[in-house]
Amino acid sequence: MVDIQSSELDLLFYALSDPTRRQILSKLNEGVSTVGGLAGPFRMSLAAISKHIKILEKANLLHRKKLGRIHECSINPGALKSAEACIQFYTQFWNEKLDDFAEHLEREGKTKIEIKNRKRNR
Amino acid sequence: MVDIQSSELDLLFYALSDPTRRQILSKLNEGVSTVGGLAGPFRMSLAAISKHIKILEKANLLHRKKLGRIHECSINPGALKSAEACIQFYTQFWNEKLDDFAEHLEREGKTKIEIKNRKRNR
DNA sequence: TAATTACTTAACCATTAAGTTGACTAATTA
DNA sequence: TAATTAGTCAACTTAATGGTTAAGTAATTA
Repeated sequence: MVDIQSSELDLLFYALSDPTRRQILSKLNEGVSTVGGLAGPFRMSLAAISKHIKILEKANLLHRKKLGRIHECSINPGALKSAEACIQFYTQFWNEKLDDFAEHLEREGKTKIEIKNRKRNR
Repeated sequence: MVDIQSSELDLLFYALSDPTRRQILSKLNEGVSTVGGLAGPFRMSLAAISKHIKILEKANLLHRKKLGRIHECSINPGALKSAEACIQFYTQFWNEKLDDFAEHLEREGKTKIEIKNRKRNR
């Protein structure tokens, strides 16, 4: 089960709640980049991007490797697994509810229903 | 593909970034509840919980049904799908990278590797 | 009708966030 | 060595967050 209290999740979801930071992650999905490289497309200052990167780093979503004066940033998807698990905890429960409801209807002798657009990998 | 700029995601991830709000969602996973019922286990004021509920509602994670003076709250997992998709956009890309790397090693005639703890449902 | 219950809203406070600019450090290049 | 480059850090402003209490509203109960 997911630890609902985890402050790791606080940092994670908080980091993901900003569009600039999601854009940075998106860019890192295309490959590694430097701080300046990541700052490129944005109109805000380098210092601002530097702060965003630190937040992503703290959330364990980004890894930094110092090569001389250049900081090579890469995405670190490990932390995303926690977020995914947390979200799936809620959606999975909902899927179970739907299954229960379908079973209930069946027991009641009502029309058999088919629920679409939903994973059934229990 | 996921819209990285979406302000819907801002609201969603922001709503999920607070432990109190995640606890409320967790409780709603066990069934519907009133505002007062949700506030019960917390030491903070009802007004504070009321605010949290409004944030969850705005993020489309919670649905409210007014029955007289009672507000019946239920979890609305639809919005979670967006968050899940967004996260899977990143993790999936990472999985592809690993696959590419594995293929690269194979092409190079190196030892065949097996990557564990990872979904391979491409 | 009066009191209570279930909530929301408003006003407030302390803390944090996101951005700025300017000064700083350390690595590289001329 | 001097200048430039890559990035951080500190100080500051403005706005938003998360909590409080007190007052207000509408539904229910006595």
